[in-house]
Amino acid sequence: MRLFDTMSREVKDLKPSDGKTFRFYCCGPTVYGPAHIGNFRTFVLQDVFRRTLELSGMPAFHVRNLTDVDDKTIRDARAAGKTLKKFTDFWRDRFHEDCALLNNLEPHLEPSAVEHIPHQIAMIEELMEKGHAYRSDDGSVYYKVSSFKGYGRLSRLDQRELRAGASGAVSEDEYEKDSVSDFALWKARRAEDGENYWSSPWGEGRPGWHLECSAMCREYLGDSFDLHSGGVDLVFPHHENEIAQSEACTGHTMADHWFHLTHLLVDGGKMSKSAGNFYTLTELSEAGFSAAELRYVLISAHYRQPLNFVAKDKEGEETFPALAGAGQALQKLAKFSHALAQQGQVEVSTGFDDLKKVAELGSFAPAFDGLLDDLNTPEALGQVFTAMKGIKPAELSAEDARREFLGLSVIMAALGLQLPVVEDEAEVDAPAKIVEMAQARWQAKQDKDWGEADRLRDELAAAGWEIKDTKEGFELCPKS
RNA sequence: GGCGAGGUAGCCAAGUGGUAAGGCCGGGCUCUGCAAAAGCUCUAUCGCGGGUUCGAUUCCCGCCCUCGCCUCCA
Repeated sequence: MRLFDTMSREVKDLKPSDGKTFRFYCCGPTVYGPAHIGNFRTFVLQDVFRRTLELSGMPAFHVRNLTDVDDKTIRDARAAGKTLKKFTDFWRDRFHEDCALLNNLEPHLEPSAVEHIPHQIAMIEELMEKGHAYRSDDGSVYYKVSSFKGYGRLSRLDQRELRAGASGAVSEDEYEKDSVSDFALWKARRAEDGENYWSSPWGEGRPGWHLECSAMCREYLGDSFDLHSGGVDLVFPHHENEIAQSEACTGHTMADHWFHLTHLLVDGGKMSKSAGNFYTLTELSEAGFSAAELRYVLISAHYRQPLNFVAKDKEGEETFPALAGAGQALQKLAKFSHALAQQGQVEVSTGFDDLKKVAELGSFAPAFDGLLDDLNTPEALGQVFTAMKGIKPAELSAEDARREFLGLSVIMAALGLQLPVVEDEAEVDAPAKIVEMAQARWQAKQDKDWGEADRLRDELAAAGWEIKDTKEGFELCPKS
């Protein structure tokens, strides 16, 4: 598999450094509220990445952290009158639920920052010993950026001119630092932290944000691992700082590959609560859309391309045309897959691990190739539909149908798309009363009593059932 | 201001130095009492202006516009 690397700015081949398992780390969520669809663009594409890797035959080890201690978690937990743990556990569970709905595989390991404070303290001590960190008067510890010669390689800092405070978020502990670019490894306890502090050789306080990832990466992936990932916004300063911390400690290259995901735009702009375009999975669900539909939309653009999520239609109504369209596309895929399964007499659906063994992708090989080439999900989707145009399920031999079914199944598994269930006509279990009405309508139709037939059809529609006539009879479907 | 990513049909979005995948929407056709479903099918010269080239949407230059980052936002 090939993937763009932020550090070298090249598409590079991915190879596990230990020759066996591809080990990678993804910066996870800060659990202080519901994750929004922009967050999920990142997590979904990281998931597609992992799925593709594994389906291509490369075992993977996926670590994704939880940030459960920082300014926001502490602030909001206190505002909610809850302990930090209770507060972050709640939002962690909620995050897990959303991930499950979106069909994300669980990471192999999900370490939390709070559970690794000793590791972080040990790392700070090591950095101080090596002259990369210093304690300020208030008991905080800062990383001395000027002590690390490689600082800024990832974000090309040498080519940039930083505007101090351009983000409007200059911290108040500015004056404690030797240099504006130095960042906190340990933050001395303050009144607004409440009970959320830990003791350390430098006094009570809590770890800085960047440190948790360095400490957990080292603990679970070692001094050097294969790939590190996150949203583009993390390139600077988060990942830059992680590199400084980790490499100053270990003397090794932290990660061989940096995988960053471009942000989602909503109706052409950044998502924000004030703009009213801040959507969560729950909100979309309440509007009648499924997580699978959202997932389809999220993978419909290349991960290095901005993706514009259309929520409002031309009239400015919040109708989510993109999701509605995704629903149609998924239906199309589902029906096609179902037709192949029937033609191939495939009994049970195939699980992810079984699909890893599928070697022959048939007509769907080009789609998988798209994924292998820099995770080109839109190309893959395009190739899927193109392949579908060339296949008439009913004309295939059972063997061919089975092969194409497995090929399509592998692509769907790589994309993580769960197709809606296609009902067999015979299996629809409508209430007796509904069936009766439908039969009455069919009789009226046979009698060419169009008025009565249409009346009954309207009645059925009002009851939530749709009639589809075929040559021999009719089908009843629950109205979607 | 610095750095970065982009501008491809009504919308979303691939791709390519030789006249542009796919999805949604919309139109047409088949089927049909009508409709739905299904099947078939139609719909772009790639922001603007130069340049290089036999030929550019694809390379180069300039311009316009959008978006992102610039110290704890995926």
